[in-house]
Amino acid sequence: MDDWLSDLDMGGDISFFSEEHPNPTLYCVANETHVQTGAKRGRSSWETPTRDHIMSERKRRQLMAERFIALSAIIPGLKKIDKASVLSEAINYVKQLKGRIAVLEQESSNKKSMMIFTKKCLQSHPHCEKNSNHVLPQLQVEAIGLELEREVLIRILCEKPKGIFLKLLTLLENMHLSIVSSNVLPLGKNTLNITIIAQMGEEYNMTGDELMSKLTQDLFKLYEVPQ
Amino acid sequence: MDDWLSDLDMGGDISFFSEEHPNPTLYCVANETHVQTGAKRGRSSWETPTRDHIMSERKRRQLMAERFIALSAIIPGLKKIDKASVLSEAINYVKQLKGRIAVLEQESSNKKSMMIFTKKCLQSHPHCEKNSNHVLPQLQVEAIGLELEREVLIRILCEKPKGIFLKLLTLLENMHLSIVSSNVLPLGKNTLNITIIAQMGEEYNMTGDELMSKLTQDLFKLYEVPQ
DNA sequence: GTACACACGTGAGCC
DNA sequence: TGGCTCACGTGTGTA
Repeated sequence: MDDWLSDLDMGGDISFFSEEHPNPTLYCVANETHVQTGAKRGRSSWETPTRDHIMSERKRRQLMAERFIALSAIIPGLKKIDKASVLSEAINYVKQLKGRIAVLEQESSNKKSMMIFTKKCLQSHPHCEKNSNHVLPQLQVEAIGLELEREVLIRILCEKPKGIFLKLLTLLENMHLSIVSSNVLPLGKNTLNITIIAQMGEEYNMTGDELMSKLTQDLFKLYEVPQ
Repeated sequence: MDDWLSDLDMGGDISFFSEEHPNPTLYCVANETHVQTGAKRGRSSWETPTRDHIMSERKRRQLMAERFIALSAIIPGLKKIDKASVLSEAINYVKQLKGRIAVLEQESSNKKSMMIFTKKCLQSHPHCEKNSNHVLPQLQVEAIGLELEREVLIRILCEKPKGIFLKLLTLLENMHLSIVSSNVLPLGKNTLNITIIAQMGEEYNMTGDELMSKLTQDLFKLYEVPQ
């Protein structure tokens, strides 16, 4: 078959109306066609409109050929390189990529909905957890409260979301928890460890469940995870 | 411009050599071309080889046109529908899809490489084991490691012992963990929340179990609690 | 020899 | 009107 990929750069492709004709074969072919048509019409086909037409059509073909080459270049595992195959492979490849994206997005979505939070109430339960390897949750909230001092330790391990710290503080404010001290440490590239110690208002009593419920409810909204 | 998308199904496209000619215009055009060429050659171009050639070429064009339509069908937001644009948009779209996949795979990879070892060990007061539900443990150690970044988050909640922070840092040093950042927050009067992020030395590999084992072993000695 | 893929020039349709 | 795209038949090279 013709190697249309390399034909692009052949001199004959553009030398039809140039001064020299580096590719005699192609020149002759083109010239023959021209003469034939000219004879039929009884006038020279070298007139400007026809020449422009030929030139623009040639340009259009060249452009398409370039695009074909570019398209075939980004399709991996291309075996047959004829244009029809390139098109068909491109179609398959696009479908394949779409499918892969769908899978990945599904995975990502699953992961988000799989995120569980560690719900620790005001009193921690003293027993050893022997959990071995597992995936880091997107959001992990833990609250430990001291009833006597009415202080709460809140530890949050989460993916870096925009403005979570401010939202967290606002949230605590609304829960009548005043910040005693706080700390934010980055873990890796995408994770934040937030530690907050807050004082519960004297007039507002809250159980650990209530606190955790409110806290997690609003925080998980940031990740659009249904409760 | 010609609507090459709808040209596909036009009768003239395939009726050239059929018995009827449902599209007179196209038929005439084709016939004229044929006669012209035939005259030049001085013989009928209806001979079998030429006809087959024409037919196969026509088939090839039709196939390509179908592929073009199929390709343009799976490219969203296609504005210009000329072939060159379809090709160029297809190229862009493929690149775009590839980019999206790269992002998603990176995310997924991050998540997977974030396989962590979460170890939690709680040691409660020996004298409070019966109603331990309501009492803060004497020592709570938690380590969360990011395998990819070789970073470890260590969270310790403990009664204020003398010099635990220094001992902790020394211990980590001996485990070839270099401190990236740390924070100590007091909770109530008697409790400390220590947060440490440390980097694991490249040459020292440690499993989560090993880390927790060493960490807790030494820390619990501070409280003289038998392992 | 023959089957196929290509580039070409060309006429025509459409803004 | 001119500039654009398209399908067509054709000659040619290659497997």
